[in-house]
Amino acid sequence: MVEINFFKIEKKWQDRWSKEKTFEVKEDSKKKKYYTLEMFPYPSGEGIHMGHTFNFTLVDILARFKRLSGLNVMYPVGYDSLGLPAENAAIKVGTHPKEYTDKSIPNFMKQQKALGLSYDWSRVISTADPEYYKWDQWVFLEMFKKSLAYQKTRAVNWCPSCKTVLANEQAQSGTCDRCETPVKIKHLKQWFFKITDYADELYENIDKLDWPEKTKAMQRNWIGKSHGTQIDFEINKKPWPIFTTRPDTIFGVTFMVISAQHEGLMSLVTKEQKKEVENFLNKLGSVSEKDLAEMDKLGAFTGSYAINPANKEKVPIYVGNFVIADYGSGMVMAVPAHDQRDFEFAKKYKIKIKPVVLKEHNESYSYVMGINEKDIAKIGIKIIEKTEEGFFKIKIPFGKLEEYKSFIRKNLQPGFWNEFSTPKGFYFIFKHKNKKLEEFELNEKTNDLIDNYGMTFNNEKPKKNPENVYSWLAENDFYKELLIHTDTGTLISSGKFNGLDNKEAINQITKEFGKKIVQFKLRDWGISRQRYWGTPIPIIHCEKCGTVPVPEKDLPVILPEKVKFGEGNPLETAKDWVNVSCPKCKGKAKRETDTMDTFVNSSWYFFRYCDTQNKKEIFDKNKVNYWCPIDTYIGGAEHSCMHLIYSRFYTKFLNDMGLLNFREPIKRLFHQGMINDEKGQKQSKSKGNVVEPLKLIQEYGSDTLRFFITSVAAPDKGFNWSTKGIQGSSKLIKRIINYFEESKEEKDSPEVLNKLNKTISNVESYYENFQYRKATIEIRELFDLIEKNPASKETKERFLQILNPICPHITEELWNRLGNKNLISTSEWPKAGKVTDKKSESNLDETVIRDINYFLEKTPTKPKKIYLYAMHFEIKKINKEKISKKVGLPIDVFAVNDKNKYDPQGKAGKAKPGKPSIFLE
RNA sequence: GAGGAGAUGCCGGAGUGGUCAAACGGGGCAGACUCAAAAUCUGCUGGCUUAUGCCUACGGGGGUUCGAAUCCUCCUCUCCUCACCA
Repeated sequence: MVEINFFKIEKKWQDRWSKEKTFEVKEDSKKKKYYTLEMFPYPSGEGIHMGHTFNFTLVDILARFKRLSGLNVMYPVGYDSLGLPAENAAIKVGTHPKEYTDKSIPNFMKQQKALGLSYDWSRVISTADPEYYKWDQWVFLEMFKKSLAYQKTRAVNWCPSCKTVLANEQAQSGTCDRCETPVKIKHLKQWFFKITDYADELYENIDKLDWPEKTKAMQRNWIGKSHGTQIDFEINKKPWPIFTTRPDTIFGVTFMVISAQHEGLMSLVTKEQKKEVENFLNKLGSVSEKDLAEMDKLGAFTGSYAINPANKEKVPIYVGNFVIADYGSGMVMAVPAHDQRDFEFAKKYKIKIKPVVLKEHNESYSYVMGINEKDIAKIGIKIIEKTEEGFFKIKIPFGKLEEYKSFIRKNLQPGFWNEFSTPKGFYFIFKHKNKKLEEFELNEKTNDLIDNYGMTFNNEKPKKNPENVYSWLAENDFYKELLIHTDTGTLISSGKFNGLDNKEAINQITKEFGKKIVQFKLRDWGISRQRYWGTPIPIIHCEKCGTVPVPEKDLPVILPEKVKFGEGNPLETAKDWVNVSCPKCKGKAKRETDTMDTFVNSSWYFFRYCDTQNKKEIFDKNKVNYWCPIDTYIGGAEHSCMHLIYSRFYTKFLNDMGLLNFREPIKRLFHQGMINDEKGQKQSKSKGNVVEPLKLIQEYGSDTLRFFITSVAAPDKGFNWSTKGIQGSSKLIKRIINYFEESKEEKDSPEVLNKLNKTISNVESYYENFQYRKATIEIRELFDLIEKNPASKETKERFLQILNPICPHITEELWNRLGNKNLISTSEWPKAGKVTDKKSESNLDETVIRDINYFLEKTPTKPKKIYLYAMHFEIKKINKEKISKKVGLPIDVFAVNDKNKYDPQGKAGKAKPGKPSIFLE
């Protein structure tokens, strides 16, 4: 076998593609376009890792396949170079982020080229380029004009020692990740984009996207549209709107909870309660936000009350840590009987619990004393158990309610009562000492029950409230399940709504006390970062004129290079840059020193790819409308929410500006899987488990790496890296090259032709649908066949074309060696010919005759008759007479699913397609 | 708590009603070549056994069907994402 110099071959073709601008494209109205790209990478100094390799290769295969299929394919590349990682990395190494980025990008490019990616290199963009972020600033100003960019105060993580605002990921443990000082919460004025204006469209359009269900579900969850009711509660004589999805439980409200972060909180706190509330708030400050979900419900009484509009009851208002300030109105009506959180809170602070929904149930349980077991068995009621106190626990099916009632009337001992649930409430039967009976539904006569019969609950006579009876009932496990729950059911203790199904009650109570509204979880997008390495926000703060936008002609506002790192916001140290004159009044003014979130940069970069050199406008409308929307976009699932929602938001905004003729940027989305180490752990430098693609390319060649990575990992599932198998791929690639060196040109064997055609059509759909792994398998099978059977030059060429998307270099080389002057990369994908199915042509009769003869040899006594059982779809193919003649015995043929067949030994079940079963009698 | 994806042989993973003891790869075993090794090639890789056979087997139970890895149903487990959203 010849030694192969992969490096030389790869370099040769990479140079040729570059020289001939093979992958550079222009708009062409006559050609169908295809726009595909991966989420552009953040260019780290460490170069590309396996995850990148996997991601890039997946997209490259698609791009190359689409190109072969005759489409005008744009596959661009760029760098998401602004951002915190670059800033941190630079500070760590002691260089400037710009310098760091300027070094990292060429390194990335070099490695990407080594992989043989078919990028249109004329369209490279970098978000750190002022010519790029100029348009970030421009869009910001456009939003500012339309009040979609605005300022408001928001809490941030603040490290008192570094005097720096920390990103959430820098403050995860509740301490600063650099100096471990506990993080404080600080309120700062910050910039926001009003994405909530688009919340409904963002939500509703999800259905129309050809995206993974999972991603769509995540976006739905993130945007969180929920339908509910708004009801005004009166607080200090003023209405306070409350959002709820369970207005049916309004009679069960026993307290209110306002968010600890709510702006209006202190106005509700009375003098007497101030200390307690402040204590509570101080406790909260030290807890990091991350454990919110596991945290105990905590709170304090504010001293104020709210009036429940349904029953005019006065309920206490608490402040609580589990209520979100900017969802709804920041206060909730708490119904401890029918909400888990409210229940926990009520238990902790000993607030009363009032059940108002009786869960649906099919039977009741009761406890009775002093009855005769046989008597009760006569009416078909079972005794489940006997309690220590001498009660019988019995089960009463609702069908037997009436019989049970009359039984109790007869058998109840004077001075005792019996209670049980009915489908719509509870029923009580009480027998006076004088044997007089009293019976009633609990809802109606509870007070009578208490007053007239002297019933006591835990030796304590309750106040005249139905819910106290319910509380007492709820001490019984069975009744508790009916009363304390979050399920559907029938209303009780709810005035005129009693007996209503709770779904119906939602409608009626909404109509009576409130109105239907829609709430979103989605918040406005806070874009301010108190960081250096980001897009400067083009705003000037003037002492006189206030907030003044930078005039468009002054864009871009370029990030100053001379700044000090280490304390506070570096931009504030660039005094020359900060101090400017006001564009309006020319008076003293200062620049905004916040920079933009990097998600701003990545929200529209795919549009800029269409027109990277444009100095006059963000992009040429016509160019973008030709290429976009993106046909297939590939990237990590971690961007399911933020990046992809922000991009959708930008698209809608730019469409509203009249710059686009579509409202969704991405037609098809695909998430590649993760490449982890052998143990399934994430690869990271600190763990020392990083596999460097470049080394593998040097050792095996990039085609081998590309083939290996696609054959070993399903694109969407990823793979726990092991280099073991790469030898297998290497072998195959070498075998292929070797074969092309040595094989002769012959006439195709039928098997080869058949397999070729099958492979062409299968692989076509595999490439289309990201089933690359299957493609490598089928390619392998085809090659195995070609290697061992005569094949023509044309077949060999087709084989190379099929393989080309995965292994572009060697296929280019072998294509050339076969005498082709053109590039395989721009050749035309082969058309699949006819495929013949060998199996369907095999002769059933022959098989049957052979099988029968075999049996006849084995059987000592000669049978009288033969029964054949064949698949129902094969019956017609069997020639009964022919077989009968050959074997010399009469034959009956049955379909295997024939109900009337003669089959005493159940042989029919043994039949298989192509192989009828036989019974000899 | 909400949502999503899964469970197949030693391993990774195809397979979605019959041609399935289950593709393809990895690993393992045996053999060929070689003084030997690597590379390469060939065969085997559930059990009984060598039969056109039987048994066991696609997470577990139950069902539909002449026939189930595949369809239905219940259960168990695993992974991922979001999460006090009223």
